[in-house]
Amino acid sequence: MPSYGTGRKRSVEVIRNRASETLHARIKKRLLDNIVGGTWKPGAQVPIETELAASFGVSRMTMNKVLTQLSNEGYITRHKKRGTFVARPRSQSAVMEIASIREEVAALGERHRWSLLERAVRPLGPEERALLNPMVDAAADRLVVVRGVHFSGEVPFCHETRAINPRACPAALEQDFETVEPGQWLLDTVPWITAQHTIRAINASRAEARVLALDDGQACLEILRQTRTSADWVTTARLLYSGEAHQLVAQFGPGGRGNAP
Amino acid sequence: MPSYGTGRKRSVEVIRNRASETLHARIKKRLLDNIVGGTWKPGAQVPIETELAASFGVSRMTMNKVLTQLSNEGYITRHKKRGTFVARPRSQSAVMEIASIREEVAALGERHRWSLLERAVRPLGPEERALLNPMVDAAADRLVVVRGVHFSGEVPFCHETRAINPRACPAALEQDFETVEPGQWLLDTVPWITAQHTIRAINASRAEARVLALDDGQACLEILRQTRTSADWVTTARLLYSGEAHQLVAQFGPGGRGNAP
DNA sequence: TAGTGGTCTAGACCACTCC
DNA sequence: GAGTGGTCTAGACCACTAG
Repeated sequence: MPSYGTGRKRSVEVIRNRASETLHARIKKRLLDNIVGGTWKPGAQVPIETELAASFGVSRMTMNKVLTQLSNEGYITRHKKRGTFVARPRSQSAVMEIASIREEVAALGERHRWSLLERAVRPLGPEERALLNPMVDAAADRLVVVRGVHFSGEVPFCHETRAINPRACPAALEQDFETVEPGQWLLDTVPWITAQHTIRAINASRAEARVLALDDGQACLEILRQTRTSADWVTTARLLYSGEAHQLVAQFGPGGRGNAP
Repeated sequence: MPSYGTGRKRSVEVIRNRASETLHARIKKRLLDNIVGGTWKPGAQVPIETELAASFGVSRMTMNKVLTQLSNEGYITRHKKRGTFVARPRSQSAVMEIASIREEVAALGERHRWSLLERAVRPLGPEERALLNPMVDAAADRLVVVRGVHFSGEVPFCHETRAINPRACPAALEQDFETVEPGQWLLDTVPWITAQHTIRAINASRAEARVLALDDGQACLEILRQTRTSADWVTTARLLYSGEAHQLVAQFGPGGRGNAP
């Protein structure tokens, strides 16, 4: 049990036990539980540095290290004099600009429209399972399945096929997705998700070409987005972007983290 | 001019002047100059923490903060007892697995082969300029232009078109690229580059389809990789991956930096 | 065993911004 | 004006590993 300097005696929180993990790592996990678990809602104020330090029985420098890390990773925002707040999750990432389809279309000056094709609670069919290739346990027979098309102005440009895990997001069972786009709705409803993207180029099938008003065999960008919280998978979506009109931009530095110098 | 605690008097380095930027930010820049500028070669040992701290006239904690940041960003690696070393640049990123084509093919158990189609020192033609859409100043009339095909076993799978800036990399003028793949060679020769990727799906033109042994109009993944050091652009490459065989994987967390929780 | 990085503390000053 | 985060210091102990 490490105890540095003139370590405090008063046991304020049981955080100094079980060694083999650094103090700030353990404290960070505790705070992350509050943030990701939803105990601290997005926008809520976090106790001030000195208070947190006291409550965990650590020095302010140590607490500052934890909070600085959380801030760098985007979980909280900090302002002098005002305090520390739980961040509002942003739509994916500045590194990979594909983000919310709504924002993407708005940036082009066009009006975005979502058109629902199907909304059901059922297991996946065999083709859908092949498309989504999800971490979905094969036994999952109650999924919220959503299909629809995104329009930019009057032009269809993205066909979406999505499965939502009702265990991770029960609210999806009561949402009809008639007018709300499932991607944005999920971002607002289930914060703190992590997404993995797989990107391919494929030729549009006849059915897909019809939906997107393309010629048969036109090249499309297929993005498979698998989304999870730290605990469970939330949703798997296949976004098929029409033709050469859409592109992805990603920037990377030397490290392996995606940070530019 | 900030001077905290019992600040030292002995002027060891002129680093404590010009305020309005934090101490460790200025020190970090100095070290980065050495690393990126090539004064400290990849693999070389960096002075130990206490030495650096003394030479800049700062406390060890402050120096540690700088070194920890550089380590997190991938510029250096640190080992207890052994010391701190300038990192060897890795092939792009663990976030975005496309990396060196050589490694990619090797991972599939196939033999990689590079076949040169053209190597010249000349300005870009109009089509090439359209393809590469580079930050290349239009006036650049002495570029190293390389075209070739990557094979996996006996199957061609990637057509590469590349321009290299001889100002940023004079060694390219003396390299014939007959047997060495330009991407890997550049990584080994010009360390500490940053790359921006743009990804699209396009239909292969007739000429491209012939090179890649595809049918006309087959969907291909086009990756435009623009690479630069902090000072200048180094190379622009267009990699055309054949068909549905290749895909990209990228993972993102909430923050906007590309870090998973 | 000793060198090196990793972590922690208590105390201090500074700068920003809301009141 | 005063609360809050941002930064810096000097000193200390610990853990890992090369020799």
